[in-house]
Amino acid sequence: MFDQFRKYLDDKTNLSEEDFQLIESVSITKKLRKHQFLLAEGEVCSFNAFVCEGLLRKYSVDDKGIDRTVYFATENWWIADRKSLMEGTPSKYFIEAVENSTALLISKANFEMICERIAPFKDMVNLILQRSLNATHDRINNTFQSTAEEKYKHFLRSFPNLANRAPRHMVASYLGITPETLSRVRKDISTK
Amino acid sequence: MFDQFRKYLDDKTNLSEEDFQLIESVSITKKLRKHQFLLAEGEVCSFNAFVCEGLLRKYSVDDKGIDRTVYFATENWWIADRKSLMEGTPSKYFIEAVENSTALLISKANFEMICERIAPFKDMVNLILQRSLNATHDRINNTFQSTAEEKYKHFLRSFPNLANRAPRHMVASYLGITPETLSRVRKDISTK
DNA sequence: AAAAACGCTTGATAAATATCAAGAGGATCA
DNA sequence: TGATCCTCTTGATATTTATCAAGCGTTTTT
Repeated sequence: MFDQFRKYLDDKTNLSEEDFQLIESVSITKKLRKHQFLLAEGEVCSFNAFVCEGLLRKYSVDDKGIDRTVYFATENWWIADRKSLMEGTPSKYFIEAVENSTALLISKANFEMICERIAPFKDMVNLILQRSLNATHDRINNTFQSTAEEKYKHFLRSFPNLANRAPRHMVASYLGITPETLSRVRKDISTK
Repeated sequence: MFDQFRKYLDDKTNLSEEDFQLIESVSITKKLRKHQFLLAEGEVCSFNAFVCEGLLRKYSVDDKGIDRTVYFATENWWIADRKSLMEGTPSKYFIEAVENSTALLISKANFEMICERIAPFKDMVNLILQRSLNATHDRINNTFQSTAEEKYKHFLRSFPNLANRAPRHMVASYLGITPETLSRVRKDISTK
């Protein structure tokens, strides 16, 4: 399972054999069955997770009991509740396996230790943060004042492989529209 | 003008006198009149800007010529087009002074140099990045599937001092609603 | 000081989306 | 295998929001 992570790291940065061994020594393999939670609301998030296979999603539940999907993570993506992790506060989010999945978990303390000891790793992490911020701004920019159809098209462009893996109602909640509206949008697009 | 930045840095991190002098030596004071652009669409963003006083906003213009405000920055906030800065690509955004403002500009090369030479500065930058990402996720979480009224209330909570400084149409475009709807929402709220 | 431009509000109407309700097809489970 | 649960779709209606249009102060310009 670590092989995949190693390949990822090899691609993104330049580490020594020693570095890899250190990272492997603190990476915990976690298998998740569909519907299983990696994090539940109210818990303090204590890890960063790297997704090796499968699909996870992060969502909150509002006053009316409605899901709000904030994020999807597939192979080679990171997932965590950074705010809870940074501040040690209870999370407002659930992180749930949408498919049977495998992730590598690195605890907060170990993650910081690695960043401290392996400068290129730290740089990589910060680069990912920047990219993530850019992507999030892009998402806001492309969906805030758009119609349901435009939002969905942008989603398809951004995550072409996700549209068929994630259930519609999750995609709908990611886009901030109802499943019914998404269904109609899909119909409209297909009949053009 | 650098005093304010110095105070900010003193608050956020721990720098030596030498560090301050290095940072000051690469900080360029820029005065902006209301409506003046700090960055225009199509230009490559070449700096990070720290706002000393005034109010700036970052926005794009869509196909139909409609503004999409992505970000406001007041005193002690940073602003730039990170994507353009990182990748050296033409920006899709305008950065404009909403009020007469003063900012400190640090060029890309100098910013990287500072990060390289002053480790605590680099750490501070990365912490800000993380916070920024958290805030952006929070924004998505609180406005994507909300009504106009909920969006505006969340805005008031997040930026209590901005609601009266920024023109309504900019706030509206930040929230992804029309100025008319914002006007009605404000009326509804005030008559309760 | 008058004219023009701008920002905001309000009203009437149109369009988009949500809500409520029902049903069809597949997967899952006993 | 049949029953149940999920997921998705579709229809009818209600609600929200956008659009179009007009008017009123304020600020800016000349």
